[in-house]
Amino acid sequence: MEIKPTESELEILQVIWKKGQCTVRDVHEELAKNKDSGYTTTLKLMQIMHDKGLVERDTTAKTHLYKAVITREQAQQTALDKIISTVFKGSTSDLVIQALGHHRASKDEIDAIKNYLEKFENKG
Amino acid sequence: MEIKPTESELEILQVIWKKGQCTVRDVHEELAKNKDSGYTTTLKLMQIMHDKGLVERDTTAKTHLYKAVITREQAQQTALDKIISTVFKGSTSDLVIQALGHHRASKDEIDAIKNYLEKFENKG
DNA sequence: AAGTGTATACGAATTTGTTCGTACAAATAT
DNA sequence: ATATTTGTACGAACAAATTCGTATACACTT
Repeated sequence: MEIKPTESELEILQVIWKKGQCTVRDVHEELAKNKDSGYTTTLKLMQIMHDKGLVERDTTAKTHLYKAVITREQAQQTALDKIISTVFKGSTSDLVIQALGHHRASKDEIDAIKNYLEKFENKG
Repeated sequence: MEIKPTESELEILQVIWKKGQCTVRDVHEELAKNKDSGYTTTLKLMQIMHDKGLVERDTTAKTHLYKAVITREQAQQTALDKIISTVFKGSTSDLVIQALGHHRASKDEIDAIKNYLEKFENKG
């Protein structure tokens, strides 16, 4: 079964991925930098995420500790799969070229990609 | 102003991009291959898309003809922007590498990308 | 002219996602 | 000990997206 995080859930996951284990307050304070919604909103969302199995939590202490169940890589993969099939007609290279064309990558980034391609080709 | 197509709207746009100009029935029949929802559902969605300015239509004949207002490229860009910022920490190269790693590109595709990178580097 | 098929329009139910208020428990400060 | 702060739980309002039923118009057959 596929668990696809919603928009808001992704925002929360980002914080958890970045910080590791988090309290609701940790997450809320981080989110508060960019948007303003109430604390209980964040709490509720994290509870829903727990129901869905997106996060797990340690409830031994009064203040619960949350951590992500899905990895950032899994979420990346899910997101890629979706847009490759919905807007890129299934073509990975179309996506790559479009990405490189519009989101100016730095020299280092380009080198990283080239290295990757070399390795790739040697294997294939 | 940003017009972000929803999930279902993207499915419809795909059909229109592929076929060019479409009637509601054209689109509905194409969608029907993969999912089953009623004809009026597709109709309603396309009417909403028209309200939002995602498609325009020729209503001179009884059966209206729809065509896309936004291009596939624009939709690709919007989709990329979103996932790069939400799951790839803003890193284009992360996205590219992840994409290449999991969605086996063909030799030709890889060559296309390498060519692209060469050109790119000569400019930068 | 009446019946059938195919079209649009559109209100409304349903579902999914987001937001918050309020209740209540536990820890901390006065 | 009492008040304040900090936490969870949870129902419910609200919003957005999806789905469909029904009304109605028009063209085509019989």
